[in-house]
Amino acid sequence: MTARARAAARIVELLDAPLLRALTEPARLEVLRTLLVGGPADVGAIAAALPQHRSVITRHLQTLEAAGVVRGVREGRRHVYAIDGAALVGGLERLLGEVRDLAAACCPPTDLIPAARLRRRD
Amino acid sequence: MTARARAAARIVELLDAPLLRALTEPARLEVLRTLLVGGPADVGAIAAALPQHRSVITRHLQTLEAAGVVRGVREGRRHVYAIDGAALVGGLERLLGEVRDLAAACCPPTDLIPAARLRRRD
DNA sequence: ATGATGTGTGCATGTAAATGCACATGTCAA
DNA sequence: TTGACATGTGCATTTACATGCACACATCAT
Repeated sequence: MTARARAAARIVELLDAPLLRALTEPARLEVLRTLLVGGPADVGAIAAALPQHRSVITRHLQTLEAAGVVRGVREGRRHVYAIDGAALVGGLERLLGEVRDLAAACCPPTDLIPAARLRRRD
Repeated sequence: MTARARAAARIVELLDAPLLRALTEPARLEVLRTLLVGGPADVGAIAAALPQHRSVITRHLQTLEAAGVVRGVREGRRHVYAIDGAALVGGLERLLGEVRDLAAACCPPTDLIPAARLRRRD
């Protein structure tokens, strides 16, 4: 029971990670797509391909970097960002692995509804 | 090149799926946690365990059901929801699998920065 | 029939995040 | 030095979404 609650809390903690939050934003996904298609690029080049302002692209890149999806390097006066493909796939793999184990240990794989045993508020 | 653009668009399309968007919301994760700990329950029971209003819980459960994470069944006048653990893990696995394949085919696994070949806006 | 209970929806409000502008900082070329 | 260029940050605005209330609808009991 307590073990079950701890497993559930751990799952929620995993899903609340900055990785998923960074990926669930249309503009940030467009930034990611731009980097996927064109390869490493600086802030100005990415902003030139997207409707948002340069400062907005800067902040999105910071968010993506904090999530470990991209990696930025100062190159003179430019800031060149590149996708960290291994970190992206690796992060998702680690997330999935733990969620899978915890889900198996937490909720019985048979999640069929008994049609009885309903809980009510006290 | 065009194949690369298509692969990138596919990745973005996958990440923009309602599954991740449904999971990146603290209140919805609490709903999920409540179901994980207590098992199948109706809207009133879930709402009794959380600070939000019943109508809010209703909408969150609709979102989670649309994402395929939970499954709801009318049981008389109650609406009983249960976690679809297989769908949750399976959804994440399919997502990861496609992202991994596409990332391998799209961006060369060597994502090192050439320190040259910078793109500029025209 | 009546009333009580459980749920979902319309609508207005609150809130957190994205957006854009202006300015400051740092870098390269003269 | 000066000026042009690239980036990042403070601040106000916009926007998307969560939240809560009121009401309507359905179901069960009497």
